[in-house]
Amino acid sequence: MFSNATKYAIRTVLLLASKSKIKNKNYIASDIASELDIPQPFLSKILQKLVRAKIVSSSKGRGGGFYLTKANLNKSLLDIIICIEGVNVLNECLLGQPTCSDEHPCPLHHYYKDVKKDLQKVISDFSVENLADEMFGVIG
Amino acid sequence: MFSNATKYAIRTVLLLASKSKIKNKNYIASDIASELDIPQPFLSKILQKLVRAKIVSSSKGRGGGFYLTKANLNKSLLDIIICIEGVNVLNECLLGQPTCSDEHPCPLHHYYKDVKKDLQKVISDFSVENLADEMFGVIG
DNA sequence: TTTAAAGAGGATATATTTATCCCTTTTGCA
DNA sequence: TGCAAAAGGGATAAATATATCCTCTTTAAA
Repeated sequence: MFSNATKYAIRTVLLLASKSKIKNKNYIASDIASELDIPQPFLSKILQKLVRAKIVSSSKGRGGGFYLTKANLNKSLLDIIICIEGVNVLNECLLGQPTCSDEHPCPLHHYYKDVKKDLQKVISDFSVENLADEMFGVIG
Repeated sequence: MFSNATKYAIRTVLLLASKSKIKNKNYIASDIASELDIPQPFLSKILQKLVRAKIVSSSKGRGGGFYLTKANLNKSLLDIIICIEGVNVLNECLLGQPTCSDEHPCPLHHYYKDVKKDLQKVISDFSVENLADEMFGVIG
């Protein structure tokens, strides 16, 4: 479904979000990597992309690390997906046909249509903060 | 979602299925490739896998090609997916966490759960023949 | 003001996926 | 019986994704 990079990115942002709920703590890349079991140098590349896209914030130098601002917490999963994948992979045709629509459907279009709508809703309606809250039982 | 190989495989099998509804015609690899716009040598490799898995039938030599028997028509999309991907990618955790269940859910588990069930239903309940029929308006 | 911790980022290595090439085997047909 | 059409399959190439390495810059603290 997603590339490893995107999975790592989502898990990383949600980790930072949940931690920011506890206390204002910077997380250094190596700690995130070991906590989420992600190769550290690869994670660093992903974090660089997330920082450039203003999905994650960072501070350099001793005592630095990664954290989320209020603005960062309002980002959606869709923002993360597009940042890493370049496109919204969840919006593509299941069979990879360039033109797949109600008018020119692929064989699975009819079945996948509603499923896709549900997925779209989750990844674009919920903010990183919503999801982090939920992980801590604030909502659900 | 799926690899190119799997997308190609599904489209190929459904093409063969729909053609087998018209007349008993062998399709040669190069014709399938140009009709579906798939690199021919790559498609040949995929067809080899499908033949070995008894999802597609073939006859060698002049006048040969690929076709579906009655038994082939009863295969499901799940059979094709597992043949090419090795596993059912639609059954995996969205975030790639090895243990993702109702007891130990990933942050998206709750939302993805029902979606996954719908997808599972489509790919395992419907046979290649069902889908081909539908493409030709026999059912829907 | 020196030092060590931390991110930034370019260059490189490895693995996997995708795609191609070439030769062999099979088989219908002239 | 020989030729050409077709799949089978091993070896290789190219592209992409994944992962690592090394150096630079920034910055807090000793």
